Amino acid sequence: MKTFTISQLSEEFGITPRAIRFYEDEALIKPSRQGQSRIYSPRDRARLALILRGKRVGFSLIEIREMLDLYDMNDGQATQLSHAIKKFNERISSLERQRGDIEQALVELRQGRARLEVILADKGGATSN
Amino acid sequence: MKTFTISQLSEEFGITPRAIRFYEDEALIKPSRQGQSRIYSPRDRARLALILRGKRVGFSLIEIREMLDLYDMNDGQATQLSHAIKKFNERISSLERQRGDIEQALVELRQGRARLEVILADKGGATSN
DNA sequence: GCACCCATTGACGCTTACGTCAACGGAACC
DNA sequence: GGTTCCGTTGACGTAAGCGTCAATGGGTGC
Repeated sequence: MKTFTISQLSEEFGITPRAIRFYEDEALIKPSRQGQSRIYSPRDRARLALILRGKRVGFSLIEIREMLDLYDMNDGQATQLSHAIKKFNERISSLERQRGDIEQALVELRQGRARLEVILADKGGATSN
Repeated sequence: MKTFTISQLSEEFGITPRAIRFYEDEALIKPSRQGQSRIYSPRDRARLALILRGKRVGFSLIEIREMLDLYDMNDGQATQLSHAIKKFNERISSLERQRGDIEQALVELRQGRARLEVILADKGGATSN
């Protein structure tokens, strides 16, 4: 099975090894070891990708860890499961709200841009150059 | 013209006065004074709303300040203007990418939820209770 | 057997975005 | 005129997310 070193992953994802180790300290990934060195499975790599996207959408590392734990839940008590489902629902509506914010921000940024373009065009004279 | 105190705005937006003063330290708002006390105009209030949404979509205060400065640009050299437009374009594409990330994250969260729901249903027995 | 490279484990440092006192200043109430 | 309330300015504290040494430990080439 294909594996990766820490520097391979750090290069692939454009982050530092320090960051990857930090995620491990925070219990977001648990690569196996070959002596001292960490070796990452494709699954670890996929988790890393999830972590980074989680960050890009604004989740904290703690929140990401909780979500990863939820993904890992393959069984458990019914109460645990429905609690996990509730968590998923919370994250989902949070993201939907955030998407709304982003769309609103996009509207305003485009307006701002348009306004400047008008000013610039006026400055450029009557020609639509 | 209607004005607001710092505690009115902090309550309305659900943030602390400390935060609002901090935004002023960072030059994001410049309310006028009445003696010592700050008084906020409707325009200041609108800026505050922009700041908070900027934060929710993940911009840093510095980035938000720059964008507010761009909004305030009502004239200037053509080179300045086109530079500002470039900045707007950068923010816009950054947000569009982020929206893509969010939609992808939503897909995965819904899948995760669906999986747990299946497990839960199995555990619940054959009835669709 | 030494140099070189990659990796590891502390440990401390740094930035962002405030929280949390502390000490003080009017304004108002009674 | 003392208390209460809202506001102000420092100043220090704090959590998150790493950056940046420093010291150490294998492998590999030659």
